[in-house]
Amino acid sequence: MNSGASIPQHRKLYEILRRHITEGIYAEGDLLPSENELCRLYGMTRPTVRQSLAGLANDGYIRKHQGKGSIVQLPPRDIGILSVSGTTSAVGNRNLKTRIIVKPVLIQWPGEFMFALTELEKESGCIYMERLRLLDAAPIFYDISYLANIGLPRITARKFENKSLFEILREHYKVEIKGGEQRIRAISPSPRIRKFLKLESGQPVLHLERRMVTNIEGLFLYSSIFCNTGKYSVFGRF
Amino acid sequence: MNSGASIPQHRKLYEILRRHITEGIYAEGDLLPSENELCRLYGMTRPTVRQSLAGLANDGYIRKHQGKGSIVQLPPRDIGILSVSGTTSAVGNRNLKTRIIVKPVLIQWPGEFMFALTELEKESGCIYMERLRLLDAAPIFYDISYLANIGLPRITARKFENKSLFEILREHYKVEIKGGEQRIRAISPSPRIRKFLKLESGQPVLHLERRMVTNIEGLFLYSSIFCNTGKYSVFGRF
DNA sequence: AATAATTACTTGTCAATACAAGTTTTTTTG
DNA sequence: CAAAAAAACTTGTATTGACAAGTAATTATT
Repeated sequence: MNSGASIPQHRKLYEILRRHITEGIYAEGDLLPSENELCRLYGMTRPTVRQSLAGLANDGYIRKHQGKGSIVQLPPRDIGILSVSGTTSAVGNRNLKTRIIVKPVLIQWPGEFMFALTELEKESGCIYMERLRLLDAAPIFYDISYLANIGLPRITARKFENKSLFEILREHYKVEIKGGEQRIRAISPSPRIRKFLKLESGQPVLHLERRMVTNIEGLFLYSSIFCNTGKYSVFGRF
Repeated sequence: MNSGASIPQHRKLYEILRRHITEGIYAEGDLLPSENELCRLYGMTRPTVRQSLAGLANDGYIRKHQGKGSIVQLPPRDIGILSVSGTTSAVGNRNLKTRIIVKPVLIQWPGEFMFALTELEKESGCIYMERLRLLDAAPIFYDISYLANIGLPRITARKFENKSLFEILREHYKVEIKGGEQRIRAISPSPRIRKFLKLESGQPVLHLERRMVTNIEGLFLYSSIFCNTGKYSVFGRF
């Protein structure tokens, strides 16, 4: 007796609460409604509600305390794993804008790719895109993404403006980033990158090459990111 | 009716299976016994068994496939935190040497410290040291470490040559690094750093400011690391 | 013999219930 | 009034039962 679609109830509640947290309806430190209250509110039983909350806790959106409740926690990894921290204050998602430089296109994988590829990936072809990400109208990231064309129908037709690639993948294809690896170095930017990031000559750039593992077997997400760390620094946990 | 201790059953099964995986009783790619078999084997009901498996899946020890089973996966779990990867091949610990520039001394915490300090830390004073780390005789890292003087007797008298600070803390004080956070940026090095890292003029440097959490309540480890990423890049997992 | 349909087995979802174990609030007691 | 005890919350653990959905092996069919 599913109401509408075949999305599990615990998943629906997870999405609802997650949205409420990220949109600020619950502030950091707030107590979520108790499990029994959520049962009444959304017409589920406690195991189902608990499954939703377990997911939220696992993804760092809440902390559970026995006898007390579920405390809201704002995960710092805003832009999936790669978040920015200003020198003075943290930056919300509001001021972050994305400009597409190269729309998603299906190409052949480049020779000499930065990571080793599986046969399946090579055969499937590569979804390629370039994006410039601005914080308060100042360009911060230049992001080149590579993605194997595995189980992602019509992705090149979607609108990416002001939506993170992660969000698109999560909402429409149920792809979750589980982890990954990265190489980091400080470089002198190429003229092209310097132009996009509006850098003065001699200003160094942070370069990240990352490979992200997803919940989908065989699907990885690669990006080469150039980052102006003049005003902001890249923040990460480990 | 707990048999012995107050450790939950699902936790016990988690530990058992986790040990079996890490000890190689199950190899990578193997199928774990089915949930119903585990129920019979360990005298639990399916929700309990599923809770154990959910934990293992969450921690990357297995992958679950509906209709198929739980497939064993060996997590990469590299706690190296800061490892170096050359452009061609990975580098072992053998060629890594450490030179002490400033021996461990007890000082006052600097004003305007890179991270917020607790009152306990401020009161306890700061153990300070500077080290240069060389890979194949080429200087790669310049590491400035800060450490609150909490439960670390006689640490300033110890020999640090060719031993990582982590090793000293682990062996003599049972301090384990549990995780942490870091800020990363690309900078133009100061003359002092440039001299130590033997950099050519104009060559950028990777700067990491990190705060590490330990198993000791209230004890954190801070470092400011300058890194020559000309030949090697910094490698990390997330 | 190759293909299609069936069956058996797997994990996924969900309900209803019970009690244990922490935390907070209220009430009782001195 | 203050402290202790009780009650009323909270989340944690565990059982039992049922059906859905995906996968693999078996059987029947052509």
